[in-house]
Order: sequence, then C-alpha cells, then structure tokens
Amino acid sequence: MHRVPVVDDRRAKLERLRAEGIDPFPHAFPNVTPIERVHAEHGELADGEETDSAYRVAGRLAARRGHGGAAFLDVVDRSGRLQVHARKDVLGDESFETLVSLDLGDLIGVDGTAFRSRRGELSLRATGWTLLAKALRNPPDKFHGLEDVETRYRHRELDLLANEESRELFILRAKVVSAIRRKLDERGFVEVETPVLQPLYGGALARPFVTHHNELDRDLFLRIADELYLKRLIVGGLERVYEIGKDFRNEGVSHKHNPEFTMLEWYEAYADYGDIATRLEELISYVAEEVGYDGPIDFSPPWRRVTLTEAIREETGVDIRSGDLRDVARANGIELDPDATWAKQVDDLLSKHVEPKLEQPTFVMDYPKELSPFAKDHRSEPGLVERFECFAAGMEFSNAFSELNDPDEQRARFEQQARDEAAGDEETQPYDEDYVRALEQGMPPTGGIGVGIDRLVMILSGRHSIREVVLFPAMRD
RNA sequence: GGGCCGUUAGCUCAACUGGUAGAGCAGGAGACUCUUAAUCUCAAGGUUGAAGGUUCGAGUCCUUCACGGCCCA
Repeated sequence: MHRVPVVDDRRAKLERLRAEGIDPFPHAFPNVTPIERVHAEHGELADGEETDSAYRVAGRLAARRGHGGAAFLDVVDRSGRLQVHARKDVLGDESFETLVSLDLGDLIGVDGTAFRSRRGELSLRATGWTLLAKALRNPPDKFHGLEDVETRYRHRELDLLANEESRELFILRAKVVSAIRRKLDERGFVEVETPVLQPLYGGALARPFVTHHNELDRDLFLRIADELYLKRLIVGGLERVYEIGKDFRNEGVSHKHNPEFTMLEWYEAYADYGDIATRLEELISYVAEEVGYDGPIDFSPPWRRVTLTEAIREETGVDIRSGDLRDVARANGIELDPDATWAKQVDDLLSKHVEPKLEQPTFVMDYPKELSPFAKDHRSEPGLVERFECFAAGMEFSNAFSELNDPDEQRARFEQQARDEAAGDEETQPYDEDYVRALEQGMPPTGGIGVGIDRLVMILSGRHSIREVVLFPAMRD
C-alpha cells in the first residue's frame, strides 16, 4: 500500500493538535442547534445587521476563505450550510490560527452570534469552537462534489457528505415510508413482521437465494415475497395487516432491479381488487402530498383504469383474444417468442410495448390466469383473474388481486405450477401445504397488494435507476 | 447475453492524425480582517483500471480481462 501524501499531511496535523492539548476525537457535544433553525430565525435580518442571539452549531467544515486576521468558514450539517466568521481579535491568536489550520472535511462545533454580512450572507460570529472529529481523508471536491457514479454507489458516505441532492433524496425516501405507515395505521392496519428466512419460498414468480441453518442442518430460502404468511394472518383474524420489508430475488441487476429490495404488502379482509385500487390511489396521492411532490405526474384520484386486453390493443393494435397471437402480432409488426406460452407472450407484449408508455398512474386490470397462481378467477371473464398491476413513469410499481381463498382451487394452481416446472419453467411456485391448510381453515374474501418501495421512490424523485434510491446497491467485486 | 461509451493526481477534468502527462480545487509555504468556486505568490503532487501486443517511441493504435454508465435482449 503506497502512502498518500495528503493523508500524511492530515496525520501530521492530527499529531500537532494532540501536542497542543486538543482532543481530536472528543466524546460528545451537547446542545447543538440545527443550522436550518438559525436561518429560520433570522430570515428578516438586514445586510450588515448584528444580533446578540447566540447559537451552537456543529457539522463538517466544507469551505474556508482566509483573509489574514479573519476567515470565513462554511459549516454543513444535515439541515443546511452556515457561514462562520472567525476573527483573530475575537478568538485570540492561538485559537484563531488553529481554527484556520483545520482541514476541509473535519467535524467542528462552533459557538457564536448571528449576524448578516454586508454582502447579505447570514453568518455566525465565532466566539469559540471545538474540534469534534479529525478527518484523515480528503472530502470530495468542494465545488463539483462527487460525480463519479461508481464511487457514489460504492462509498455512499462520500456521496452523502458531498452532495446535498443525495442527502435530500434519502430523507425523501424516509418520508415516503413514514407517510405510508401513518396512513395505513390510521386506516386500522396492523404492522407485522413475518419470516425472512423461510423453509419454502412463495408469493411471487422468481428464483430465491438459498442459505443454510447450521444447527437445524437445513437449507432455508430468503423470502421473495411476504404474501403467503400475511394471508395466514388474515385467516387468523387480524383483518387488516401490512409489512414493509426486504425481499430477495436471485436474478440479474438492472436499472429497475436490485437483488434485495423493499416491498410494502398489505391485505384487507372483505375487500376485492377494486377496493385495493381505490386504497392505493388514496395512499399514494397522500404520500405524494406529504413529501411535497411537484413533478410531472398527477397522482390525484381517480387514476385511469384499463383492462390488460384493451391496454395492449391501444398500444400495439393486437387483440389478444382473436386467433393465433403470434400471427396477430406479426400482422402488427411485432415478433413474439414462438416457444413461449400464450400467457407469457401476453406478458411480453405488456412489458415491452405497453409499460414504457404508461407515464401517468394507470391500473391495468384483469390478467391471464396462468400468470397469477394466487389470484381469484374473474367474476365475469373466463380465463382471467381479478388482478391489476399499477404503472407510472413507464414502470410497474405494484401488483394486486382479489386473493384466491378456495383451498381446492389453490391446490390445483400449485399442481399446475409443478407441471410448468417439470416442463422447464424456472420461475414457478413450490407447493406449500401449510398455506393450503391455512386456507382450509377459511379465509375471508380478501384483497391484497405489493408495492415496490424503491420504484415508488424512483417515481416520486424522478430518478431513473434503482441504484440511485438504494443506499448501498449491489455491485460486482 | 449483445452493442456503444468510459476508466489519467485525493476530487473535477485536459492532453489534435502516436513524439518529454497538464490545469483548477484540495493539501504544503507565504500575503491579505466582509468573503462565498475568495484572490495573489511559490513549491510539491502520476505504475494514465490490469495484462499482453504493434512501434525507434503508446494516455493515444490492436487483443484480452476487470469495473462502471447508457441502450438493446
């Protein structure tokens, strides 16, 4: 490992500070005021006006402009940036010289009084300061920030400390999740936690991660969905349940896929998929409002509802009900995989030709039964189930249905999945006897939904890659 | 999986058809008591992602690999 000169300079400075009797890593710094509040309390201050209101702020030293006997220092905390004016005649020679010799990136606390500079910048006249932690590495460029995408993902701490937009994004994400909890709690939903390590996986069509429990000497799966456990809670009479947690799917990474991702699922007794659609509109429009969304998407209910058949016909001209689907598609200039089943060809038309066009929130309703092993048969359309997926910004972000609660029908669906797997399908549902047994106990008519939180945050923040909204996305070594 | 692009100082970027790798910021020394990408002077900072190849000579051309980005599947 070669030595980095800049780091050596910082280590030398660290030792110098210790020699001067300064603890470079003190234990605490009480009574700090967020910088945002200093600004909020002095919005009206005139240029050049001084006050005697004292504050103690703390944060990272982000910039320094020296002027001999005085200096301006910018301190950044989570809430904002504040200019500190340090003067030799106020602090004394030694304190002043040590303060201006600190490095950018060091964490400092400053006591001082608020004033507005003659140039109009709200500032703190430093009366004292404390080193809170020495930084031994350079921060990213003070003007450009950190722009290298790979470094931003691999060292998110650098992204966060250098780029305010990044801090704001992850605060937005936290607000999205807390607004969801608030609304569901208010509507009488019970937040629950179900197993992440599962003896059997299920609830979605995806390949799982496998792990091993040493003491039990058995393989376990990381969950691909919460669905089956949550519906067992509906059988148990909890009536309205939700869970927000990580799911894991052993598939490729893309701008829409991270191998671990956050999913909201909720289930509501005595509701069907139409009720769930209404509740989703209410929830998401509330969340958008709460986080101050002001982008191009109109989340106010009601959202457009269109059947899958109609959506495909609109965008491609293909009527999936008439004749051989490949022939009809070819007549409209679209080649379909000849080896795929009819249902998979329909799914292909949806994801390639319809999904990218759906900018405004849209419910696409009524899906082929083959693609939906847990959804209830449509009450009036043979061969279809009562299921919707919801799209916005050209991307699916939720999937819901009237839940299948007939145990014999569910058993038959599992058996069909087993046949599909035998025929070579890699994304099938394993037979879950505990789940069927729970249904035999009697599950009320139920509506349920999964909402991809990462994708929802992408939509609400206008980001185009899931890696932008996941703090530490999966990367190759 | 395929195509295209990228990888140069701690950070942000230059280096023309192959000819001694530069700048700004950060860091070092100094000047400066209202600046805000502060300014000014001086000095320092590099295995150009990795490995091969072509060439008198490669950051630049060729091959392979790694990682990332965008697009397609």
